[in-house]
Amino acid sequence: MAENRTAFALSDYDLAAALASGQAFRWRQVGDAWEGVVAGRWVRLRQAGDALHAKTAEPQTDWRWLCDYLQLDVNLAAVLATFPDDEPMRASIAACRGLRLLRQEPWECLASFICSSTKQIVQIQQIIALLCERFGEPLKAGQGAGSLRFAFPSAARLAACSEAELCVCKMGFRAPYVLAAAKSVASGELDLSRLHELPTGDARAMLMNLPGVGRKIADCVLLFAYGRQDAFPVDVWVRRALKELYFPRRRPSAKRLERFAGTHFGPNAGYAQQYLFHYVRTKRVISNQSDHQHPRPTGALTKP
DNA sequence: ACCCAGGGATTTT
DNA sequence: AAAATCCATGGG
Repeated sequence: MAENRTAFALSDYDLAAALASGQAFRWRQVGDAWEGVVAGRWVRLRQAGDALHAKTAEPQTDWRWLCDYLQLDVNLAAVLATFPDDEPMRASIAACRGLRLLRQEPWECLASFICSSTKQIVQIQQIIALLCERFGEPLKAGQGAGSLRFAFPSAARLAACSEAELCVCKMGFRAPYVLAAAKSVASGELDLSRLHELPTGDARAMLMNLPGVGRKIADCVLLFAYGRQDAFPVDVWVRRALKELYFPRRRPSAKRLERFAGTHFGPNAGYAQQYLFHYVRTKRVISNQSDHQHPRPTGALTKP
């Protein structure tokens, strides 16, 4: 029977945290629900306790695309059990109960994170929305609003754009990077589906071949699209978290920090990273009324 | 090691 | 109101 609604049982799952923790950029909160586009389908999700209600624009016979995206079958307790048992991790777990990693489509994830460099999450969402409105295929049935009426644009479609056309989407200096990635994927030079079969290190090297893709963006794609839970993207926030939580009152060298990040967090390091990321970000927003723990001005180093 | 590449949200003055 | 800072960075 094809229905456009269904429900799933959740356990240890915080839908809002998963959708709004900077992994994916197309989700909008509408009342107590979340609307987005997954695998070319508009969908509205609503969590009510341990029930997840889903509604699509068109009837579905098979909901695997959604179960897979939300990683409903992952046993979170088993993942958390592999985290190091230290105070920062315990605090992160306590603050982010039910936080999950999603499993995104590789091309959307790659293009999105190329756009993410030195952008704040709100701005990344704006770029992606513009990109979808301008170049995405219109979805059937008019359930969505704004950019949610469109699919994420294919690599082939973006490969046919000029740099200037992409710049209209406020990408700035990232436009040539997105274009190069689109051309590489569209031409088959980079086969994203083949990365599934490669060891993490080899897959990372393939991604880092693209201009504009360094270690951090490659690791985001490996973690969020390919399920490589050992990939450990280190951005401004995670670096901050590592310094403040694990090296307070010290000044770890970049080398030291890198080694620590690569060895301390175990086989699901990437999952742990998401907990640290979400923990420090939500902590800042809530407690900015009396936060003079580290008033150290960042640009205060005097000339030699 | 530095410096630069959009630009808008957020914070500071 | 205006200015400065910041941002899921990478390249030269």
